[in-house]
Amino acid sequence: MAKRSPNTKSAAVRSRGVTMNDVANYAGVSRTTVSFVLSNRATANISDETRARIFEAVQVLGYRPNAGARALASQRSDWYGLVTEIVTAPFAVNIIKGAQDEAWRDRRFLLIASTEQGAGTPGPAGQGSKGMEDAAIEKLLEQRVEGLLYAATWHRGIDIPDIAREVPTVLINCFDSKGELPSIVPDERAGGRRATERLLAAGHTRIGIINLDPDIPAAVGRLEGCREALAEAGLELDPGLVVSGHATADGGYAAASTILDRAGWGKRSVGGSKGRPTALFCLNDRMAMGAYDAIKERGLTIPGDIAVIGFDNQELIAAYLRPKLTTVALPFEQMGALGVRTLAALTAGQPIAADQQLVDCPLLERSSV
Amino acid sequence: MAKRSPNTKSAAVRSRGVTMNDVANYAGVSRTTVSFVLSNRATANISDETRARIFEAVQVLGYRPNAGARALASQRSDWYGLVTEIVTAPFAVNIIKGAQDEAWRDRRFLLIASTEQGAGTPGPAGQGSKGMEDAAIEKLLEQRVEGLLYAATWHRGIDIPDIAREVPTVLINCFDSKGELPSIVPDERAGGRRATERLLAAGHTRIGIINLDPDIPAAVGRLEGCREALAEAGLELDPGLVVSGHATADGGYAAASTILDRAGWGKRSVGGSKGRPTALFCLNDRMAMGAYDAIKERGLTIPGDIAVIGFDNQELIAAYLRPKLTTVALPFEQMGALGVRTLAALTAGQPIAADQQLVDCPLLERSSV
DNA sequence: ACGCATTAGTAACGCGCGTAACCTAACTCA
DNA sequence: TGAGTTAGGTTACGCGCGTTACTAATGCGT
Repeated sequence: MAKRSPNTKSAAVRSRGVTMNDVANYAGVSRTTVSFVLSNRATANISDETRARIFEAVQVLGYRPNAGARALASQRSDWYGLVTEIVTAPFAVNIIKGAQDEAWRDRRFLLIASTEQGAGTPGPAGQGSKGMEDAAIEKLLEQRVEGLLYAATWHRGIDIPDIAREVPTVLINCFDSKGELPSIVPDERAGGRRATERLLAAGHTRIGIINLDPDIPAAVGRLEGCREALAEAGLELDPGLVVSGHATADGGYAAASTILDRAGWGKRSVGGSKGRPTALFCLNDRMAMGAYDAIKERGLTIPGDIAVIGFDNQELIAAYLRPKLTTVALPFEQMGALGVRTLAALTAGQPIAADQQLVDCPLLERSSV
Repeated sequence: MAKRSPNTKSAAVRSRGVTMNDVANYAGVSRTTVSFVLSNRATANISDETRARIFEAVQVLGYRPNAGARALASQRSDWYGLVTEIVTAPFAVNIIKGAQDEAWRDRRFLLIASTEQGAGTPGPAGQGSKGMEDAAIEKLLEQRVEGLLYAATWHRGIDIPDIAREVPTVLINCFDSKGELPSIVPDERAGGRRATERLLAAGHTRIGIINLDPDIPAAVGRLEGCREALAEAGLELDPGLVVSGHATADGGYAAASTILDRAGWGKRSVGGSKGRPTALFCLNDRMAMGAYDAIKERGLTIPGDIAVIGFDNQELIAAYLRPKLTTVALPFEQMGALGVRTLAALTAGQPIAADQQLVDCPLLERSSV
């Protein structure tokens, strides 16, 4: 690469590295004037003619501002950092999309760093993957991001490294175990209620539930919502119809089999108060995938004999199952966007709506109910 | 926010914004010395004692280098830009992971920008999504990235915007329609061959093929590889066993149904030279998902009656189908890593291996063959 | 004719850092 | 003894830009 001679006055088109000075020379004004024009400064009196000359120079020379220099001089960066484990678990990747779009709209830029352990450098003291996370955040802070977004793949409590607290931070799809940082999470309860209401509206009164690990926030919330909806319809959750399983297709298959094979149910019984359930609420789509197999194997049809409703809207599954799965969507994109808005408020010193903001989970009607 | 008074000599711990100068003052040396020590400059003679004092100051004050200032002064940035549409299509997201890890190992940082159109700003002239892509690249160049990676969700030819050519650029999972830029793509042909060889090794000689849109590079390559493998076994591709379909589960279901219901095949016929195929090579996993349904509906078992092999290794599908799907994996992570290595060579002015580098697609044995 | 505002700019400084050039005291060695 | 070398630093400059002073020319009311 040719070494650039400093102090070169020739305003020639040095295709790489056109600076504001070059623009100023070309337009025959001072660099200050260029700066004023380009940053659209209202209080500076610059004639329209000069302004036009400058824009032309920018165009001709192909000037592109240097973001780093700008940040250095202005002490502001217009960048947010997004740190996440999502990259390995693509399923929540829409958080990134939502955040990017929202940031973009605000003329800001998102620096993304992933926290998972590759075979990367072990770091100065050979730390584990926790050290990797710290390192990622450190890198982001070195870029002088104005705030941090922390996104998780699944809704849970998180221990945020202390360095993240040096700068405004918002958690997305997770919450601070210490309860100090603002967070954005899905409204699991409302989602569970919505799914149940949908089944009730279709006339189902005996609803089997394929539950997740009962301890995680998603399970707690969704089940709670389900119970509420049933209660409003004057029904109660029959514990015999709730089966917990591994959060996989196999787990769903096993759980659905258990429910369907429960003794004492006639093959074609319609949901009386004691019959076989006529609908299955699977607390995630993967388990619904397994449940489909269990149902089909028994010669039953969906939704004719048994309606199925899922949760998560894992597109790759829900939209491709046959019949397509009706499910409640996790609002990843909205959470990402809200995260950015919240962060923007925070960095601007404005108050935020609440410490924990819930985002609605919409129902996606497809063909399984 | 309190305005920082300039020229403050007090080396007090201003928790935010500790500079190299503060470190120098605390350690009682000049800033230059600090710089030399921190950048590990070999030619500078600094005593171990001074060195230790400086490290201690760094520790105590919590100094964190300012990446922007560093880039400004050194005229190098250690950042690569990754522009991609992947964010909406999570399925290829491992490209990002592979690239991040590799960059990290090289002590470099990846700035990621997505090109897809959100409801974001329409831009100065209200362009479409092509303008959005340009804008993303522009943003990256403003950060003075040293090189650009361009990643696609599916293997195809791409028209790269001209601004991307201002800086070394490598394409991942796609190639330059104009044939000018280096690219990294999966070796579809070898993958197709490998899948076919696996089926042949299991004794299958009549193999049904569920094809993609026959024009895309993936279909062309995979089919070519299949043909090669058959030829080596002294077999020929029976055109009657190849059905193209929509690249969805429904498409796979329809195509598989067509093949299985072809007249003249006994229900249990084993693969003679004219019998029903005993194996199905689905050119992607989504179609395999549909094929499963078609097979099961006909009372046939997998892999007992019909073996199925897929392509893509779309985890969410392949690992959760029942039985789990044996498939050929697209080497996203490796492509990402190789992309970074190639870019590193390019920016260092070193020659690169080839204009188009093929990455092997490994076979993942699960339970469907 | 003079003071005063307004218009249209410019000079100069500093952001945090890398780096070439320079400096000084102590140590060698003929 | 004095010239050269080395160890251990420091001074000074500039990267590209935002921003605060300042200036110089013009218009305008009295």
